[in-house]
Amino acid sequence: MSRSVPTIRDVAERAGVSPGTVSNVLGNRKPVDPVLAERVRRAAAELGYRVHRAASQLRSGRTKVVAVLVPGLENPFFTALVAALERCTRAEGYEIIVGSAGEDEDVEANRLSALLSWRPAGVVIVPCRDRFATRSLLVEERVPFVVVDRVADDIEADCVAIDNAAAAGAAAEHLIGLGHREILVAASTSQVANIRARCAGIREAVAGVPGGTVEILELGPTFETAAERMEARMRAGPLPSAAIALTNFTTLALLGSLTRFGVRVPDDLSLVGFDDYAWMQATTPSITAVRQPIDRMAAEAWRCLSARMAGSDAPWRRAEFAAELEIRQSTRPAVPAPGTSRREGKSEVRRVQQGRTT
Amino acid sequence: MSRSVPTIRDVAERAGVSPGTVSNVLGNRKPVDPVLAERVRRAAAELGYRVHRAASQLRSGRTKVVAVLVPGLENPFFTALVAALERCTRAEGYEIIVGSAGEDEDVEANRLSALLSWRPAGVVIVPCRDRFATRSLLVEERVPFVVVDRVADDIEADCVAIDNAAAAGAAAEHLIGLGHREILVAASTSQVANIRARCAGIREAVAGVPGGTVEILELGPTFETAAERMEARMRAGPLPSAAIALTNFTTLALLGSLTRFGVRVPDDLSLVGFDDYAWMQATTPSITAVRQPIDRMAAEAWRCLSARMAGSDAPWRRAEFAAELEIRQSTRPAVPAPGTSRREGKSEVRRVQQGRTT
DNA sequence: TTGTAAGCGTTATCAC
DNA sequence: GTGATAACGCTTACAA
Repeated sequence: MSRSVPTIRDVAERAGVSPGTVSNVLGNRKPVDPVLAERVRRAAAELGYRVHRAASQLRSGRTKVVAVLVPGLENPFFTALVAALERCTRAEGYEIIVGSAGEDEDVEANRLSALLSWRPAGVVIVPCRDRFATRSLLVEERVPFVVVDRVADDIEADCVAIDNAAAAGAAAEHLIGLGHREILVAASTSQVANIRARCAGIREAVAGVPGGTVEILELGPTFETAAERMEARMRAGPLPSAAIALTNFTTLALLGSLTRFGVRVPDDLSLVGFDDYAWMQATTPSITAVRQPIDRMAAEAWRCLSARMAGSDAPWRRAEFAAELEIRQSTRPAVPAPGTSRREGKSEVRRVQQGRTT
Repeated sequence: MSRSVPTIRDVAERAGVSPGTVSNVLGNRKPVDPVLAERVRRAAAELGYRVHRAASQLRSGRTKVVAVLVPGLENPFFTALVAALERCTRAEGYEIIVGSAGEDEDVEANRLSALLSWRPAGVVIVPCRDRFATRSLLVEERVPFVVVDRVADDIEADCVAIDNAAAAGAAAEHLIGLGHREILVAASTSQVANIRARCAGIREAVAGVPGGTVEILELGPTFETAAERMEARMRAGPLPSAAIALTNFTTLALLGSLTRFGVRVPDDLSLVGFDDYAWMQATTPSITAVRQPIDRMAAEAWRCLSARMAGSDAPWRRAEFAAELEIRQSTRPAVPAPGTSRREGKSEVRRVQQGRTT
């Protein structure tokens, strides 16, 4: 029948020492007599003492917390990023607090404000829009931060992303190499720089190809808009022989619409997806996809942030990783060469570009 | 060039009032002269003042934070749950802090301890094992908590889950109705009560069926073990005509192994998956699956927790929801009746059982 | 209605 | 190496 949550004074009393000594032992801040230290630890364990983070933070001004703000926890890319960041930060004794902005800039500002009231040591943000107004909040608060994934070209911040143009370009080159000439691109929106960069990469890859065309379709923010627009497109006329989806969301929307319209993959249309998830390997056909190295991106974001938290005032860094094209069964030659087996495209990994850091 | 983060005293000074008044205005606790209130709000806005949560919590003893601890953020079921909980709590001004236990009981204890050091107002936990040792931590801390998904039969806590036996039973009945007699069950592990209940539900459904058999395969914790064991099984002898996977993870593992071995779904084998995700609708064939009503489960968990946080000492509640069987193309009749179209199983929703609360 | 002051649990400073 | 003591920013009696 212990009364209430034990404080450091309870522990001190039980161990017969002062609160300061308990603090020194438990936070191993100063050397303490081993005998006393042991008594303190025993007392703490017996009482089930646990430091009161709020009090600790208030007094010390320091806190091992980083805030992570993403556009939406419904998107597996972001949850994977959060999970990866959690592993990085935990390894160094940091906690994360997560906010989800619902892909809405106003909500983003609210959430960020709420997260900042924790006075986190740093912030990792994937903004809803790459020119994000919330940046000013971060700057005013003087809190170190890193921008991931949706980074504008000239943003004044440490950034981590993939080389979007190269990643999407490699997908296009893969299709071109298979003999495809006309490519349909399923984009979410061109409001975001990374999507624009992916489009540009595809255009560039197709540019030199005789008869090469790129048709970009903006599918909008929801599955409903996506299905509607995709299916309107399908009713409007015949599809080209190949398509690239630029996000995991558009990959699903595109695949779903094709399925509903009876367009067979890869027989009628070769498909490259974006973001590589487990289901893409398990289905028939398995899906050729561009994979972002999420773990390495998270690690780099954490590295950047750690440096800033340690006081670095180096110029902004921009880390750009290479994505990998995972070639599977959803892409095949446009015009099967005679004698070519239908078992094209067994799994193989191809480096798009070496990772580099500017 | 503001110096540092503004405190309530800075706001008070600027507005020409006392800190207490600022607190009363910003937390609208006590009625304040509208003129002063306006001055305060303006001053706060101009300074970019934001309450210091740690200080506020320390003084008031209250904090609008709930901790959520799940076995792993890599699992989409848990991330969906977290996202749903985030929506519930935010609607009432609560923040969530999330912990991920890596499906390891020791990590779970560590993470929980770390989360508790924030002194959250409540905890939502999906334990790694349903007889979870960490329960005692929660009890000692006297913090209200709710257990979700992995609930043992006799756990002393508020619980939220689906009716596992009925959900899996309905999947089995669906297959039986299609003429299947022998059912392969892809389980993760039988260490957890909800999986055992799902197995029991299937056994019960098959029990009265002449020639009905149930073969349960434990696929283990990782994709590697799952692929290995599943493929060993496939080499050992012919598969039955139908299979049920009991988790989203085993659904993928099963599907992947079938694909690699050239077993066609649904032609060679009818498949029911567990947990319904977007990709299951988009693939060919689309996957018949048991869907857990995650949003409603989250809402119920939050309702329970709110009541406890408000001081309720009612007996433990156990909420059990009905899952839905989403029938799609991955299941088809065992022996196609003559004249039956191959376009069996267009999407349709079937209620397994009305939700009930004990 | 507003101001004043105490104190939440911890850590840091400073004597001892 | 250890103990007293003050202070972090806020909320809340209580006094005015």
